[in-house]
Amino acid sequence: MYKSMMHSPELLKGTLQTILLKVLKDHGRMYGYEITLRVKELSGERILLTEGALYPTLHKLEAEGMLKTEVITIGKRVRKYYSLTSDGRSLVKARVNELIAFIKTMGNVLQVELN
Amino acid sequence: MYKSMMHSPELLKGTLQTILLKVLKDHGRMYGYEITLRVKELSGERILLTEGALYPTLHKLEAEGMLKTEVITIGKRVRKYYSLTSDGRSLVKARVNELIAFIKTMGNVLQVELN
DNA sequence: ACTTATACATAAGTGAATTATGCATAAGAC
DNA sequence: GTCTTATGCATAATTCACTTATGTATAAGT
Repeated sequence: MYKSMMHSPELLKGTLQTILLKVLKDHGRMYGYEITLRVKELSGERILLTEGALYPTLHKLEAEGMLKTEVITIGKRVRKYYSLTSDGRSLVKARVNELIAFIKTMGNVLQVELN
Repeated sequence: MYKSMMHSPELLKGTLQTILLKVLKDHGRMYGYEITLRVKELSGERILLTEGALYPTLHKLEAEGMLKTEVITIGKRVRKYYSLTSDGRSLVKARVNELIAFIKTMGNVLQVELN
């Protein structure tokens, strides 16, 4: 999932779908490579998505009806744009809330302040 | 790792060592079953550790010199108490800081407030 | 010309977890 | 007094999201 990172790869497990969905919600229609660049930027170079995790996850979300695609040809190059479906928009909210709840629970268990 | 939980099991991946180490730091000498109860309480029943994840992880941390053990017999029952070594105390700090950094990065990527 | 960036895709392997199983004593319910 | 639940440890088999590796191809920079 992560080529290299400041963060332990284990910690990031389970967050990929949430990241993809939320970034697509915030930035609208995007293609895979563009998503990796955006996440890299937003994370301060700390999260570098690998294609091996990215593309299968996008395909899976599409197969589940959470994302829809549109293929664009630029010269001879192909780009596959992804955007949220209405089911996808519901899923983003659920996933983000779930992650926030998880983080709060971790704060309680570890007795740390998170701000 | 988790028998059942409010939180998606995927999210919890990679947090088990951090949880065990921090709970041992905060509460001192504890045995396995006691740790599951404490974590259950601290998490508001949201994190229910399974033995299948708990014991192998404790054994691994002990093998790495992060924990030391003491076996106590109560009647005919055996308890194995774990406590941090000095290496273990260093590790807790590193792990907790790592998790806090990770959470902050997630906050940036997902554009959410965490408090 | 050579290297890096852009852009997609999939197969093989890893490793931390889940699930299942096993053993055994103590306490509580009824 | 037996049956269920709680206490307490341990390990083997399996799962699955990821990493790593590989493949293909065009465009841009040096």
